[in-house]
Amino acid sequence: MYIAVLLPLSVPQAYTYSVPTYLQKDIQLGVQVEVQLGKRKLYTGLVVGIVAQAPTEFEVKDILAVIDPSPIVNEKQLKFWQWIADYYCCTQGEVMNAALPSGLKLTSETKIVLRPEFDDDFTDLTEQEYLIAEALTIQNKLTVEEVRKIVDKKKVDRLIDSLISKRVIFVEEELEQKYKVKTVSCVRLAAAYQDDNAQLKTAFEQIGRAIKQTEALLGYVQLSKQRQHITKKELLETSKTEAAVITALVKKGIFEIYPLEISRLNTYEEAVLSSLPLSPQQTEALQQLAKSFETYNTVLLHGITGSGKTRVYIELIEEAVKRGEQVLYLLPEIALTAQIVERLRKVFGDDIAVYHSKFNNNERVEIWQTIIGGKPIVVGARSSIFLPFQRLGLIIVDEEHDNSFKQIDPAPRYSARDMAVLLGIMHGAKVLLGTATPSVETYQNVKAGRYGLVEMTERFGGVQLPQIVTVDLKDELRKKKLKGNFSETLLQLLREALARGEQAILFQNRRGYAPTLHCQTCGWVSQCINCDVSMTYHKFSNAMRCHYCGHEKKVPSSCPACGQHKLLHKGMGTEKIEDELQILMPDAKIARMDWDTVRTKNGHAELIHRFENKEIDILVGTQMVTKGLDFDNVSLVGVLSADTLLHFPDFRATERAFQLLTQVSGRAGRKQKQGLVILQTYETEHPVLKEVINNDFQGFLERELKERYDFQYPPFFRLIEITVSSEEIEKVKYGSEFLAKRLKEQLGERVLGPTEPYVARVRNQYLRQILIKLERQKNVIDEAKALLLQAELLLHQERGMSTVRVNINVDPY
DNA sequence: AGCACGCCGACT
DNA sequence: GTCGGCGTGCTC
Repeated sequence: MYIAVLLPLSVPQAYTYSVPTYLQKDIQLGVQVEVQLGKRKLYTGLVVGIVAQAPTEFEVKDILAVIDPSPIVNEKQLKFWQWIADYYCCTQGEVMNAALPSGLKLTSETKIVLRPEFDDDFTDLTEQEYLIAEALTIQNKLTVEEVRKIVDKKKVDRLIDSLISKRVIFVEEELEQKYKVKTVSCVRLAAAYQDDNAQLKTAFEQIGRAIKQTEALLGYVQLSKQRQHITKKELLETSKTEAAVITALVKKGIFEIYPLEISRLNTYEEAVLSSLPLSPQQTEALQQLAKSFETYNTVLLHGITGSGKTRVYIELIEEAVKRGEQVLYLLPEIALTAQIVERLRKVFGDDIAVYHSKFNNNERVEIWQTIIGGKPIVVGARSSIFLPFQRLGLIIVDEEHDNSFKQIDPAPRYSARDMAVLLGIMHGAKVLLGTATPSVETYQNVKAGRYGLVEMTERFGGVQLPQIVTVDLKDELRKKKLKGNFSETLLQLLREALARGEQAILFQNRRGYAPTLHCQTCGWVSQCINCDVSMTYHKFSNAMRCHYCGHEKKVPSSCPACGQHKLLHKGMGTEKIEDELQILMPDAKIARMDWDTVRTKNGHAELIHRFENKEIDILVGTQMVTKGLDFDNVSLVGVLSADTLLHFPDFRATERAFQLLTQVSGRAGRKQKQGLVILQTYETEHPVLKEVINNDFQGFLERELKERYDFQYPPFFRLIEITVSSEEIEKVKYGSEFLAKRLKEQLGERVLGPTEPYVARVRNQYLRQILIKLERQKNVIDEAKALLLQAELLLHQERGMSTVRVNINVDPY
């Protein structure tokens, strides 16, 4: 029997292994097996096919073991992975890597061990060999990494080989069990006392006058009436004794301690609430959705901010669960949307599993298993599309427009929103894309008749949309009314809002204090040593930090170039806004929400709680404040500079600006009262600002679509972006030109570049980009992809080019 | 992705 | 001559 085994590597295909007879009964698609690859390395891979006959071109190895005879991946998933690999030009192994929680992808680690018969005779060892042998007498196993550290060398294979041949050490290869079952210590009566009360009585007699022990036993008897398993902790609490007492009882042979396997997943203990009644608009939307789903597999729910889309989702989820279907609810960056998860938990309690990158390996493995077990609802970030669903009936993609659904690095560079649509088709599940600001490509799919459309145009409870006003910074500057980055208008309104006991949100799309530090005398600018960008000044940590590679250095006190002390901060980030505002409004309670303040596990949730409890008056933040926040008491939203959003060097800049500004505006005035939004700008006449102010989505869309059409951009054309990178600039130049030339031979004008990207060097790698614009025809696209992969192959065969990296990004949204 | 092999320059 | 670094190609 021969099987195709998929390994979590970026090799182009699955490998063929043979199955010894005694393991054959356990083999089926999706089963995890242990195999050897190369000389010694062990991996766990997945059975993805049964091979009809023995291959002849290469030797075949036996699989070593079947990890678990029940599959951890189903056939639909394997098809899904294959499709993603083809579409995004990556290997199935790379998809597998993204799909499986790392606790399910095991690789072995080589360990070196001292031979037991080695008799401490160090005489014919070299100095380095001696160091290793000595280390092994102290620690009995060493990893290769540890060996490297001890001798401080990059390559230690020859050293290890030599030690093996001198019969000092041998190597050991073992699969590391990454996933560990969590257990708690439980207490029960030893076998001799378990059966009846008479036995229990002898137990008490045996204890005699030891009061503490009697109490412990009594506590046990009491607890055992309530539950099957009694943890040591519970027993200590109820009987108010110490661990030593229990240990004594174990020694007497009355108690025994045993481990009980438990789940790491939190159970929801609060009462499950029934949901609020539906508004007429929500009822109407549900009816329309049901109707639309009769015709379309995918439907866009375009509901303005505050229209109550979540309540509609809840209704749909309930219906699907009642039908016995599984539901996937996708959210962008789930860690930032704790509010929604909390709300869903209140309705569905433990029927929900939450899945995202903040969970550790063990937790993710357990969630994976609960989905196989049929858990009805999953709320998760983009990687949850890979969970082992059996009978998916509904997929909701909330905040459909959000670009964090697209994974950029590493491969697979997939869009979870687009793949959710595909997943829906594969399962025969309905897909709902919900948002207040639909992406241009999704709306075009509606217009082209591929998706259905349902709209919600009123806010829940009759609340009005906020009034949006621009403040002309040019004008304020001329009249000298500008205080730092604050216009007098905005300051005045902030004061008034706070005086009324209301809260405000300020949006500035840049973190840190100032994006550059430069010398007034010689023009020197703080540059990152690894990247072609200026380093951002962070006042809070008093350091310069590169936002591309994370490199940090101290803030120079004088100019490193000319020695003068006239260093100036240029530009503004959230820290500076917070700082300036605190000076302008000393009594206000101000907090900041950006990556630097929500880094810790619960940082975000804590900040939200403080804001909810009105411990904060003004929240200053980056894009984060535009996402899923829902506060009743916010009456004012301020955008410090709308201009930076509008002038991004990207064809999606205006779309993103429209979405961000509309979303952040939506945070204002959600109950009783109309909110107010202030947009500070130097360009009051910019069409996008007008469209945001007038809530004119259709106007924005028409203008944007025309531009996209004229300049051959999505959704009318498909893009493939190729990034060539290397530490050596000559190789990058040669490589990118080689690829572009080959592509142009076949695709002509559709190939643009190579060009230097906006940041031309990141993490010491020089970058060049090639862009391919393709008509939306399957054969054209497939041909281009095949050509591209061919060209990449040819490039890597060229002398010196094998180390040049080529990243392919299909649909680089 | 890891690992071995072999080429090549540097140093004994 | 030998050691160590690095590019190249293979892994069922």
